[in-house]
Amino acid sequence: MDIGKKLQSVRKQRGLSQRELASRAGLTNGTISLIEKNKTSPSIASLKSLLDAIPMSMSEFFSSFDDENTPKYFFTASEFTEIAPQVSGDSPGASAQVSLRQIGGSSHHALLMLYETYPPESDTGVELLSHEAEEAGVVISGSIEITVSDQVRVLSAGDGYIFDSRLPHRFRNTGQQECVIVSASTPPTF
Amino acid sequence: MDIGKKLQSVRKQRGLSQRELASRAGLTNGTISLIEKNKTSPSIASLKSLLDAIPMSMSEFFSSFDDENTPKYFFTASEFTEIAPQVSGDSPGASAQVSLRQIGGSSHHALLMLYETYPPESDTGVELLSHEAEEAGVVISGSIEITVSDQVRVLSAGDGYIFDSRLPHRFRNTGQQECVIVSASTPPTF
DNA sequence: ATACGGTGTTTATTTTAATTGTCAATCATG
DNA sequence: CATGATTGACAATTAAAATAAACACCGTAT
Repeated sequence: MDIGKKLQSVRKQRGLSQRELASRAGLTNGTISLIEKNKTSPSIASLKSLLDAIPMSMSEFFSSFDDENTPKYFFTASEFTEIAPQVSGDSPGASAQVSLRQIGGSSHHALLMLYETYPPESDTGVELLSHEAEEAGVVISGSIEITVSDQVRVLSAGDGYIFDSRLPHRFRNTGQQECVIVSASTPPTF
Repeated sequence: MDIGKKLQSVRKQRGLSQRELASRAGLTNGTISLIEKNKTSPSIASLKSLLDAIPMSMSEFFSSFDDENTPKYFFTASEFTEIAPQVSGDSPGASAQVSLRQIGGSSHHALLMLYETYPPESDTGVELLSHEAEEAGVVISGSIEITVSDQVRVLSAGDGYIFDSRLPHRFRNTGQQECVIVSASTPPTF
């Protein structure tokens, strides 16, 4: 809720200076400066005075923030946000071509869902998380060699996996074609 | 904008006590009490905290006040508000039976429109305003004797008048039946 | 009865917002 | 260029809101 930015926006839309608006609203230019820089949280009374002078209703002012708290449930593929594979320091074979794209990129959820692309020859290296978490996935296309603890397995399209993230694990595309995996882990890195 | 009443309304709708809501919002019960009794104007930050704890969006909260500032354009006769004839102190013949009813009673307009009823024998006495204003009207029914400055005239239904309010003027119903006048003056008493 | 847990309200203090006056930067004018 | 006017930002003071702690009230259960 960037009140300051929004106020400045509507003020300038009307071509008013801080002093002009202040005069009409019965406040001072300094106050408006502080509000617009979010250095103070105006009282309802003050904000109402300002909006009356513009004029704009309170609900109209705040309506622009409505989608801000509204959870976003759906994402197109292009809206997935690329996240960096967490390099585990001394992983020798780690090739950086692995693509991890998060579904619902921004806000913090209790679930981290990824669209992962493994080119041929790609390798995450050995990963392990220190905190409790569980990780699962389904292979969409291609095939991948997954190592968890002391087990190794090659999964193909349609296969799935699930394991405790604290166990050392590694993903390697040993095939000739790209492998796509959709994975989920809970909770994500907090 | 009765913020306090509205907050209390939404709070009770959720079955929350002031202390419960305060705890969830990270404020104190005393603060909520003061806000609900309109003894303080909460900051946007505070109100946001409260609404988040309810939960309710800012725009939804303020949308209920939207019609409050919406100008009311139409009024039924029963909505006219009776206003007291301004008694000019030493007016000897002033009979108090004159009824002045204002169209659009409440808010301040640039025009004061009145529905005036003069019973037989009624008399406003001599009136005069100190500030610039103009006054006009039309007789709807009955007849009335109007004195402006040094001119006297009896008007009947359909007749009208207009004069500078600073001129001494007087309305007397010298007839046998009630007289109704619709008048307007601008600007009203500011 | 009265002691208890719940409510909302009130008061003194602390914290925060608003004012006041000033500043430097920008811009237009002579 | 110099001047005056206007802009937004800032620091110190004043005004106001938020806190914490007490208060009175109500129902009820010991």
